[in-house]
Amino acid sequence: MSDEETKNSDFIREAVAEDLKSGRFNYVRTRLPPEPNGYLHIGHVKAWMIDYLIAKENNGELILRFDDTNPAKEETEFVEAIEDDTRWLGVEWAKVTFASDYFDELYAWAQKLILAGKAYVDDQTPEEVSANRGTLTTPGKNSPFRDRDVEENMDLLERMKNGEFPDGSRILRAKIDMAHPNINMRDPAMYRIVHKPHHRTGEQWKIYPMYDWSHGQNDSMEGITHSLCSLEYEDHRPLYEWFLEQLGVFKPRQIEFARLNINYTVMSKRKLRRLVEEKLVSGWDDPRMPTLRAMRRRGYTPEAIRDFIDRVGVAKNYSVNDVALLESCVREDLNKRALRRMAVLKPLKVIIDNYPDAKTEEMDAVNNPEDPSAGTRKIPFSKVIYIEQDDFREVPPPKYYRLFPGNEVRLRYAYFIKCTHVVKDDKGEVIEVHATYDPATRGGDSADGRKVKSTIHWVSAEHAKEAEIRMYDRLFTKEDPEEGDEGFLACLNPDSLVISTGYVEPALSAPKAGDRFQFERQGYFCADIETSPEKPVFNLTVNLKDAWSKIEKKAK
RNA sequence: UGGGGCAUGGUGCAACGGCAGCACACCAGCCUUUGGAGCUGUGGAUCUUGGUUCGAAUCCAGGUGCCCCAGCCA
Repeated sequence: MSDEETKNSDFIREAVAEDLKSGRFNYVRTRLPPEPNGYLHIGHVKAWMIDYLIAKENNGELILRFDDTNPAKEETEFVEAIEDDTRWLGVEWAKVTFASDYFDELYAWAQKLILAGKAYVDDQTPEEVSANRGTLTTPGKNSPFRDRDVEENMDLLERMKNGEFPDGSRILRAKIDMAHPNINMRDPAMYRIVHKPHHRTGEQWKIYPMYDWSHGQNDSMEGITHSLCSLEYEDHRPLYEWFLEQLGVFKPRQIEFARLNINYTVMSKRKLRRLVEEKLVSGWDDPRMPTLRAMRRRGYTPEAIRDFIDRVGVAKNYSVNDVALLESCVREDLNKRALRRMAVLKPLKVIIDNYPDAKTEEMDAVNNPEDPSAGTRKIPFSKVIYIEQDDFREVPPPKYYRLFPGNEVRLRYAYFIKCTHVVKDDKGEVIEVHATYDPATRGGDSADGRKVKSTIHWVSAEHAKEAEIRMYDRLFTKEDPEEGDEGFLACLNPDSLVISTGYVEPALSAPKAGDRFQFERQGYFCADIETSPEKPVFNLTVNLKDAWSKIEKKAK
């Protein structure tokens, strides 16, 4: 683990340290509790890193325990994907377990509670249970079945388990207090009847435990010391502790923290699923999604994501983080490691009139100015090149010092060129820029010490390769897509994906999927999984900071 | 009108009775063969009212605001 990730403390780390000091625990074991019903997203990573690093910092271990208590929603395919994403992040676990591994033991614990008079089978309908729960401000009413004797409860539970009753006809409930001010304590359900095959236990069980009945007990069985979860479980903690106390078993400590939110995106599984199902994105790995699979495909590195999580901190405050911080983390990481390449995304043809027609030169270019060990490469140069449309203006606005008629600029690693005139089409659009070059500036340095104010990138038309460029932007136009009553789909960004065809230098002609580059002056790009030798496909990971666009915006 | 939790620059996180700091963002400048990177600098915050104290972001009391809870979801 890197030092940067451990130097900061927070209230959870302090609590863990106290527990060790006081002797409440003499080791640390945490757990990741994903429900295998969806893909991991960046929100999960916060929990993942907290649990992983706290265990690691204390020479403890992390258990990856799938919370598979609801056969109606869970599938094996997600187990695989979650393990894969977790591994990609660099989070290591001591072992993988499943809540379903403990179904037998948990059942025995339930019987123990019945025997102790602390649980009962309730025959009320779901509607009755709900109606008798009371409201936030009024107490609930005891179920008419609440005082059944132990033998009957034992018998009924057994028969529930054996599948003798239909779904919804009965539940096992903890016997606590129907008037409790904390609604979670009003005789919460422990088991419900579900006649559905389970991805691991098959047809064996007809009853499945609720989260509250399963989670804490599993924590205890596994010897978890710190059960770290999000704020919404805060008012479940009394119940978590109640079960453990009644059972008289090992008692882990639950600590809650605020979950991760990021602006301009949504994080709930339900909403992400809708984006996928309504085909608003291409899938769970659409590079615009906040899922790990998508971010991977887009070119994010695990290091950048972990750095982001580290900088976001851990607290109990409800907070929304700025996506700009995430982007900053990726840039910082990629700046150090991405090879520089030249690619023209919106091509404009430039003809260098005084350059020999058939000549080709090989120019030396450095691969990464931040890393000399990355070496250099050769780039072919010839009479006809493409430059970026944005790098030419027939009429330059103030402070614009790229190419315009009469102006001289440097072609990176090549020559100074000066624009002489343009050729337009019928509609008056500039389709060709003509220029002359200065042979004395080969490599990009002038012999006479004259300066140019701008350096632009280019590719040789004859040597360039066509590539598909997928430019991504935030998925939503509003900082908080859920705000307002129109729903999050109302503020989808219509320009979140813009596909174009550009030209790339030869060194970019056959990338492997996942290869990351900086396209100079533009951004970081990653070869997509759909890339092919015939047509390379690149995803924009994140753009470079763009000082010119700010100047331009201010001028308006 | 119940219970639980949270309030510090634009955003996020620190400061644990003793000069309110860091990162991102923002702004200005330097530098630059990427208008990138890097470097330097500026501005800007303790929800409110009282109390305790030599001294309060921190402790106490009241108020206000926001979030979560009435699934046989997790």
